[in-house]
Amino acid sequence: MILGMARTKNPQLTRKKLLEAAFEEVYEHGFRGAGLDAILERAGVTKGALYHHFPNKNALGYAIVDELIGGWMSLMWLSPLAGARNPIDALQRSIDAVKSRADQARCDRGCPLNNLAQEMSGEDEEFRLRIAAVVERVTTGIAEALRRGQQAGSVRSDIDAERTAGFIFAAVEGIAGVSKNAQSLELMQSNMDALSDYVDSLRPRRVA
Amino acid sequence: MILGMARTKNPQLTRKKLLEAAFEEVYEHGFRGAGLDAILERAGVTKGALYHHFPNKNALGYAIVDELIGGWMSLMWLSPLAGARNPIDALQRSIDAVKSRADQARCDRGCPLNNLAQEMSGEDEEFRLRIAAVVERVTTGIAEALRRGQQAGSVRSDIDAERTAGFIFAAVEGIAGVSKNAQSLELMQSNMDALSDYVDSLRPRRVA
Amino acid sequence: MILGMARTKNPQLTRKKLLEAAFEEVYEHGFRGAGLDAILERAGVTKGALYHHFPNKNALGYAIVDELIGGWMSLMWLSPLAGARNPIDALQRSIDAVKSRADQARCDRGCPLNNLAQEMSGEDEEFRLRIAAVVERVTTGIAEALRRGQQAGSVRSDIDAERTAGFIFAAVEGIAGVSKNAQSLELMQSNMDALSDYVDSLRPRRVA
Amino acid sequence: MILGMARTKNPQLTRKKLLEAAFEEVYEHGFRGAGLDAILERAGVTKGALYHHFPNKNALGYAIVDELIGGWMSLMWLSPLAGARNPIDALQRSIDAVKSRADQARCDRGCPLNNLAQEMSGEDEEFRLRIAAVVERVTTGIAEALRRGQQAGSVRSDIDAERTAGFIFAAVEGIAGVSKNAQSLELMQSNMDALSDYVDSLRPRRVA
DNA sequence: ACTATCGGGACCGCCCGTTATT
DNA sequence: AATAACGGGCGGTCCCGATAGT
Repeated sequence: MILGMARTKNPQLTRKKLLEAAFEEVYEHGFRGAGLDAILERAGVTKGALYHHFPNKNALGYAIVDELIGGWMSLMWLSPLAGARNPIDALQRSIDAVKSRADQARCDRGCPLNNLAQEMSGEDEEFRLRIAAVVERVTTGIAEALRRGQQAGSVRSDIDAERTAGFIFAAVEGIAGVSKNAQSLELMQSNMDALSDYVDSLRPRRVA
Repeated sequence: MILGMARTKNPQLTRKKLLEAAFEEVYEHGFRGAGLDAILERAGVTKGALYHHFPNKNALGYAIVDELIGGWMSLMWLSPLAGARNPIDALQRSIDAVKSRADQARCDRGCPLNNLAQEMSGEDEEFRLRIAAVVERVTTGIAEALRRGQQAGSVRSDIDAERTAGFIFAAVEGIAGVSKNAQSLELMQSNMDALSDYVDSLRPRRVA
Repeated sequence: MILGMARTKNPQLTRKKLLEAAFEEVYEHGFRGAGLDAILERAGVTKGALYHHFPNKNALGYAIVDELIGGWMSLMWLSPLAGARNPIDALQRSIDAVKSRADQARCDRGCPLNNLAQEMSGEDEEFRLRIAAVVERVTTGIAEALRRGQQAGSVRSDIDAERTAGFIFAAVEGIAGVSKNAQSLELMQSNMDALSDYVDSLRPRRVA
Repeated sequence: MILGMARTKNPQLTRKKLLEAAFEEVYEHGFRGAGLDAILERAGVTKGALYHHFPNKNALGYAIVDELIGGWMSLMWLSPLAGARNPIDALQRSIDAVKSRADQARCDRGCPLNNLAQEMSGEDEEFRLRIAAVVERVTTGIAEALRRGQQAGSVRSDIDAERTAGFIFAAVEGIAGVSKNAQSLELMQSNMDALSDYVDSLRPRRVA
């Protein structure tokens, strides 16, 4: 048998299954609503396995934020900005991606990061800090891109890059939240269009 | 006997105490994190009183949304718009009120409506609908005001009133969410300033 | 208005409604399964009314045994024996009455006395004694009738009247119990036929 | 390691302790009157163990019926009939065993099956069906034995085997019920004697 | 006599975590 | 590394009673 194939005992795979199962349960029912037994059943392992990889339930949640959600957020918002000449075009591509990839199910469950933030950041400092770190990374990345755009002349020079980046991120999370509550894909897209207009307004004014 | 006097039995007062105690606990720990015993101790009444006024814990939560939060949201966003000539000025007053009245404690706990929405709207349809009703009332109110402003010439005629109203509301909730997670009053105010700029951009362009 | 008519306040009527409502609930769900609120709703009164007429829930149960069930048992088994020449004929009429009057609903709920006896006599001495008093009255009545029959020559002289009376009563309750569990009207009637045969065997043997 | 040794963890033993403790509590206080905490204390285990072996309290009750009471009833009534030539002799042995083995405590608590039947069969269909299955098995066993006796000439041929078997069983349960209520060992024995007489009457008549 | 209101306890279900065992 | 078994606490519901008030 070829080395590295899935064997009956494969710690890394077990950990991965656990993490993904946990994410699904938490995404669906919230962190407190996610039962360990449900997670374990979904992952196809038992309690002992979990407690070998994670000290407790909270640690599972932290790992979700750090390893899964954090990565997705970077992929969604930072990667397009990385090698882009015009940050506004890149942001518009991200916005458009959110709009076009979203289906009803995803809309109804909202943004995983926002869900966790609202539910847990007031109750558990560790959660709050880790979520804040993800937010910080994304907003800082957007802000830096905007600043580079200002230097390159593709972004209005009269705006505050940090403030604007923070506002864009806040708007995205707010949109995800209200759309989730309304369970309306249309509302989400309408809101995203409004955000898109706002982002467009960051382009320098044409000279007459 | 004079109405409203504090007697040994005063059902209205008891109900009010229950509701407010429940709100505080829920605001602080989330709906699931709020224990009935903690609520009762805070309210200074016992299980029997609660069971008399509300059939179960969920009903308590519904009443919080309907009777407390719903009222506050109307007061915050709709009342200023009610008799206003210029809806944009009115919105700016609301935004400014949020900014200036917020203290660290309130910032750290976020928007009660948003908290409940993110935590419960995916788990309990009744919660979702009641929250959605509040959101609907506010956004509709803002949209109507914007439309009146368009007719009066105080709002740009090239914007979609509904979409814009929805976006403003989403942004407000998003701002509350990220500020809560960041526990940063400054971030909140910075974001509110950005929102204020956006709202200002809804005014008609001056003719050169 | 004519005296004695039902007025808004009529203690005796209230008590009666309470008692009958309680009986129905207890008959359907057992004594512990019968909720006071359900009884009150059925009776159309409130809790205070109950506690004016009865000191507590148990007292309500005692009254059910004494005033309702006790009376019915006498009516069912003692009245026919009262003026009867031949006690065996009278017993057969009672047996036949049970058979013919029973419908599926009554069969499924069993004998009210037996239900209460099995559920409560081990838990509450007062219940036990009151139920025992009813049983005693009925079995004594049957025994006396049998003895009179023996003197009159309509009942075999070689049987023990007390023992036989007790056995008949036990058999009746046992039949009610198994039929209730089986929810089978047919089983009940079949068993009653067997009992009828037994009772018939108490007649003196014909001389050849 | 030797099988069945008492180790620190012994699931089968734990389950057995749970079941027997539950039986005792239920036998003494009825199913509803039996508290889980009391059962756990008696069994010397905790909630976790119970929840591991049984999904809920009802399941515990079902297991009592299926595994404990059902077995005892078979042992009491069917085993003697199994290899018996004369079913009536076998039944008399069972009746005598009940009489002689019964002490005051057992008499006062009645028949576990009858107790559960009267308390629960109207409230929980699962209970009813499981109890009915036990009853069915016993009565069918008796009926078959009687029929075999009829073929062998040891039982009167003019009786209906099913009806008679059912009546005997009903009488036994009825006797247990009234004796429990009367808390009278004597009454029980007297009733059993009457039943014994009845069973004897099932023997074929001697030819003159 | 009767109502509305309130007090307060007990119970079952649920859940997270830990230990014995393989 | 992973399983099965078990420890033990907490929360919401339900319920019986008691009291203030009409």
